[in-house]
Amino acid sequence: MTLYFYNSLSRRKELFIPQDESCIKLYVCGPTVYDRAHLGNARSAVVFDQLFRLLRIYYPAVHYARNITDVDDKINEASLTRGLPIEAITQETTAWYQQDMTRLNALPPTVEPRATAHISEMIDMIQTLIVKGHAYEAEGHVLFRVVSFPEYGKLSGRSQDDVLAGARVEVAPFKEDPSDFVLWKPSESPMPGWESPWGFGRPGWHIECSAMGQKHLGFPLDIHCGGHDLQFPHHENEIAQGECATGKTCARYWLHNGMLTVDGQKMSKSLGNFITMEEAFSMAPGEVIRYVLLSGHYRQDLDWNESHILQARQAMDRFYQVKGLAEAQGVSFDIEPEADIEVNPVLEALEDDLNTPKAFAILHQLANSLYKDFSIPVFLQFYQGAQTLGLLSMSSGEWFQGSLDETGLCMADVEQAILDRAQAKCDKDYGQADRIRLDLLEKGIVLEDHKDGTTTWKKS
RNA sequence: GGCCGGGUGACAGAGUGGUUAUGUGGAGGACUGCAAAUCCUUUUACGCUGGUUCGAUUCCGGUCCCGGCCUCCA
Repeated sequence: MTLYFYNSLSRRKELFIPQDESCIKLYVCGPTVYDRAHLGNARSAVVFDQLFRLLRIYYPAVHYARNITDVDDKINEASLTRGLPIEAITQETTAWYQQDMTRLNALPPTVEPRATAHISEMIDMIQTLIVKGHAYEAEGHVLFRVVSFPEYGKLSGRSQDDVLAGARVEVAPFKEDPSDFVLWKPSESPMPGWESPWGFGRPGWHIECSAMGQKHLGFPLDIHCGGHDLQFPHHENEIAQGECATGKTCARYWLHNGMLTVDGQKMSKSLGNFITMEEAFSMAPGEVIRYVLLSGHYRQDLDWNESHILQARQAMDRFYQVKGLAEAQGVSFDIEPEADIEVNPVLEALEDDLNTPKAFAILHQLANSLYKDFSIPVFLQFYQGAQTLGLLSMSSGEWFQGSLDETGLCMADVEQAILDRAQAKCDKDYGQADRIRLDLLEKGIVLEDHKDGTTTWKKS
C-alpha cells in the first residue's frame, strides 16, 4: 500500500500520504462546455479516472470533484455564432461530455459542480481577497495583486520576473502590475452576468476552481489534477487566490498529464487538427480509445495515429479472448477488492506514479500465462488489473459479436452460414466451404474452427 | 529569451549500474482441408562525447537534436 506520485510542486516523485486516510480529496479540472469534447479532454478524464479507480481500492472513501466550466467567453461566442441561448449550449455540451466519458468507461465523479451554480461562493472569495489586501477593484474589474503573494510561481517554477519577461499579453492600463490577473470583470447584455459589489459582471477564469474546490472538498485538497497546459497560469493562479483567501494550502499533490499530438503535431484549434470524441468513436470502440490513452505514461506526450489504434484493438481482442476462456470455465467475476492487492503485479505497477504502460506489459504476461495454463487465481489478478484500468467491462460475446448492424446480417444468417459450411466440409466440398467463409469475411465476420468441431464467429 | 520534459531495437513504449521488459510488425515453424485463434523459434536497442566505476543504456559533465508552456487550451 505504497502509492507514489510525481508532484509538480516539488518536481519529483513522492510517497503519497493523505491527510485523512478515511477520505481522500481529489479535484480534477474538467471541461469548458462550448463544443464537443476532444481527445485531449478525454485523455485527462481517463488518466485521472484511472487514478480515482486506484485510490478507491486503497481508501474507503474518495471524494472526487470534476468541475464543469459553464461560464466563459468561448461559450458566449458559440452562443452568438449558433444563435442559441447560453444554457442551451452548455446543457447540450455537458450532456455530450458525460455520454462520451461513459463510453470511455470513465466513472462519474462524486460531484460535478457547475461554475454558474457557485457565483456567490466566488464573490465571497473575491471579497475576502480584497479585504485581505490581495485584490483590488479597478474600472469595474477586480484583479488579484500578484506581488502580495511572495510564493507566486512556485508551481510552474517561474519567478515573477520571468512572468513579466515572457508576457505576450497586452497589459490593461488599469492593472497595478502587468502580471495581475482578473478575478471579476464587467458584463453587458447579452453577455451573462450577475450582480456583485462591483456591479454587473462575471467571474474570471481561475476563481471558479478555487471556490468549488473549497466548497465541495475543502482545502487543502489531497490531489489536484489537470492538463499540463493548465499548470501556468491557471493552476498557479488558483494557488495564489485560494491560499491567500483561505490561509490554507490549496493542494498537497499536483498531477499534470502530458499533451496529445496527432500524427506528431500538437492537437490545437489553430492547427485545425482537433479530434472530437464523436470522430474518435467512429474510429474505434471506447475501450480501444481508452487503451490508446493509457498506453503511454500520463506525464508524457502521446501521439494519436492509426497504428496506435490498431495495436490497441489487437491488444483488447487478446484480453477479451482471455476473458472468454474464463467465461468458458464458468469463473465468477466477483472480485473481492482486498483479495489480491498485496500480490497483484498490475496494481504494483500502477502504484508507481500510474505506470500504465508497465501495467499493460504485465497484463500481457498474465494473458500469455493464462493461454498456456489457465488458472483462476492468475485470471483474477489479470481481471482485477484490467478492471482497475477500466477495461474488460463487457462480456467477450458482446465484445466480439456486439451489434451486427454494420454487417447487414442478422444472427440467423450467420448461424445458417456456419451450418452450410459445416455441411460443405462434411461433403469435402472445400471450395464451397471457403466461399462461405470468404463471403462472411467480406461482411466483417471471421470464423474460428475449434478442436471439438464447433465453429464460432466474431466481428473482424 | 525564461521555465520544463524528451531522445531506447522496423514501430509503439517501460525499465535497470552487470541478468528476456511488453505489444505490434517482419522471417521461419507447429496446429488447421485452407484459414482464424493459439503455441514455438528468430531479427535489428539504448542521440553524440568525455568522466566516475571492475563494469553504464542506467550516475555526473559537455554537446547535438526534438517537444511543451510562457496567449484560450486537457
